[in-house]
Amino acid sequence: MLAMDVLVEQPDAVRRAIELKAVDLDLDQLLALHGQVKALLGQVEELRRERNVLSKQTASAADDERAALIERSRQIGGTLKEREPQLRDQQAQLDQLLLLVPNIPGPDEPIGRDDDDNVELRRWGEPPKFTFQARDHVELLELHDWADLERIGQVAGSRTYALKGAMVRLELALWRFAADFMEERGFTLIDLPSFAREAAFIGTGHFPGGREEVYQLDEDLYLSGTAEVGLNYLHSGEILAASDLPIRYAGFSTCFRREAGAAGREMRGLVRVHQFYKVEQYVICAADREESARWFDTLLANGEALVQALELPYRVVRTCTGAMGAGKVRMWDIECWVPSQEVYRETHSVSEIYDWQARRSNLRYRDEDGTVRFAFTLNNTAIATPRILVPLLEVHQQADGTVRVPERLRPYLGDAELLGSPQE
RNA sequence: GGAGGGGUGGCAGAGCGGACGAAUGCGGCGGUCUUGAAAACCGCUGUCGUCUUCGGGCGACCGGGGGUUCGAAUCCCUCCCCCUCCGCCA
Repeated sequence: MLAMDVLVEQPDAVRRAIELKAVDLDLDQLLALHGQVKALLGQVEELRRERNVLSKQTASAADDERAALIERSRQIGGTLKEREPQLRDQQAQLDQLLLLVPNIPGPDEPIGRDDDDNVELRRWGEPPKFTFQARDHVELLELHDWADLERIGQVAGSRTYALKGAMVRLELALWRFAADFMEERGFTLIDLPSFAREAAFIGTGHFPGGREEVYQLDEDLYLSGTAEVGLNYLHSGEILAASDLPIRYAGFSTCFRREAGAAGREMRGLVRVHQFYKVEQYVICAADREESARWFDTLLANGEALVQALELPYRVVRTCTGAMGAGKVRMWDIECWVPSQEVYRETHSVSEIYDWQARRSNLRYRDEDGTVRFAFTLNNTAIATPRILVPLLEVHQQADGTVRVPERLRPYLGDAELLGSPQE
C-alpha cells in the first residue's frame, strides 16, 4: 500500500499508476472517503476529549454535582455510540480501497498491457543447435522412466507429476546447490510452512486480488505459492534496529498454485504445475531507493549466476507495467531457453517493491537518527523445481538420450557426468 | 484430542473500575563527578493518528476484535498466541 499522503499530494501520479497497471479503482471515490473519515474522526475525537474531561471531574466531584456531570457524559456517550460505528465502517471501507492502490512503477520501465509488451534487456549463452532429433523434456522423462505424468493424475488430478529415480536425485542436487550458493552470499536458509494466514497474503499483496490463485485450507489458512508470503510476514509488527538490516533470507518451501487463470495453457509436462519447490531470495533493507536498486541488481545477478552455473542460455526481460503486478516498482524476469518450444520461458522473477509490502505487513525499523520507517523489500527466485528441469533436460540432452550434467552440479550428484542410459 | 496456567513498555515484572500511558528493577540516551573508565547520583527514555502560532495540544493503543459503564489494563463475550501435564503421532 502507498502512504495516504502520497495519494493526497500526488493524485495524478497515483491515477496514472492505476491506469498503467489496469487496476479497477476509482481514486476520487477513495479520496472523498478519506475526507469523510478525517472529518468524522475529528468529531469523534472532540467528543471523546469532552467526555474525558467530564470523567476526570466526576471522579473527584462532590455528590451534588456528580449527577449533572454523569448526565452530560451520558449524552456525549449517546452521540458517540452513533458516530463510532459510522467511523469504523468508513475506516474499514477506506482500508479495503487502500489495499487496491497499486505501487507506482519505475519511470524507466516499459509501458504496456501484457507480457507481449515486455522488453528484452540482454541474452546470455547460445541456444543449442542439435544435429539429431531432439526430444522434449516429457519424452526424455518417459524414455528413462524418470517420472510418472499419467497415472499420478488419478491420484491428484491434472497438472501434477511424480518424479522418479535420477530426477529426484537431480532435484535434490539443485536444492542443495541453490542452498550452498545462497548461504555463501550471506543469505540465511529458512525452511518455512507452506501455509499462512490471510493477513500474510494481504501483506505481500497476493490478497485481495489473487484469491482464486490460492488453495484455501481452512477458514483462515491458505497454501502459499511462494515463500515470500511467510518471509514478508515473519517480522510483521516489529520495529527492527537499523543494525538488523539488511535481512537476507533464502526461503525454501513447497509452493502451491491453483493456476485458475491458466486453464488449458501449458498442460504438458513440468512447466506449469500445482505443486512445486522453490528456494526464494528475500531481502528486507532500509528505506533507501539507491540501496534498494543495489539489492535488485544483486538478486538479479544471483539468479543469473545460478542459471549460468547450470549452463542454460537465457535472456533478461523487463516486465511491462501491465504485467508486473500491483505492488511492484520493477519486475525483471530471467527466462531460460526451452529448445522444444523455441522460446525463452520464465524461471526467475526479481521484484522491487519499496515499502508497499512493508506498509501492509507493518514491517518497520528504527533509523540511525531514531526515525521509525517502513522497510523496503525485494525478492527473486533462486531455483524453482521442477520447472528448471525443463530447460535443463532439454538443453543438455545428447543424441543418445542421455543428459549431460553441468559441471557445477556434479558434486551434488556423486560426480556423475551423464544421467540416463544411452539408447540404441 | 483431554486438563490446567498465562499474554502489560526494549526486557523482567506490579497493577485487577476513576489520581494509570501505566509502579519498580534492568537495559538505552544525556548530564554531574573523573586524567580516562567504572561506580554513585540527577534527568530523559513506546507506537499510531490528528491539529499546530512548531513550543506543543488532543485522541487511540496494556495479544486482536466486540460489549458493559458517566468512566475499563482492570468486568463480560469472542478470536489468536504462548507455557505445563496426559493421550496420539512422523
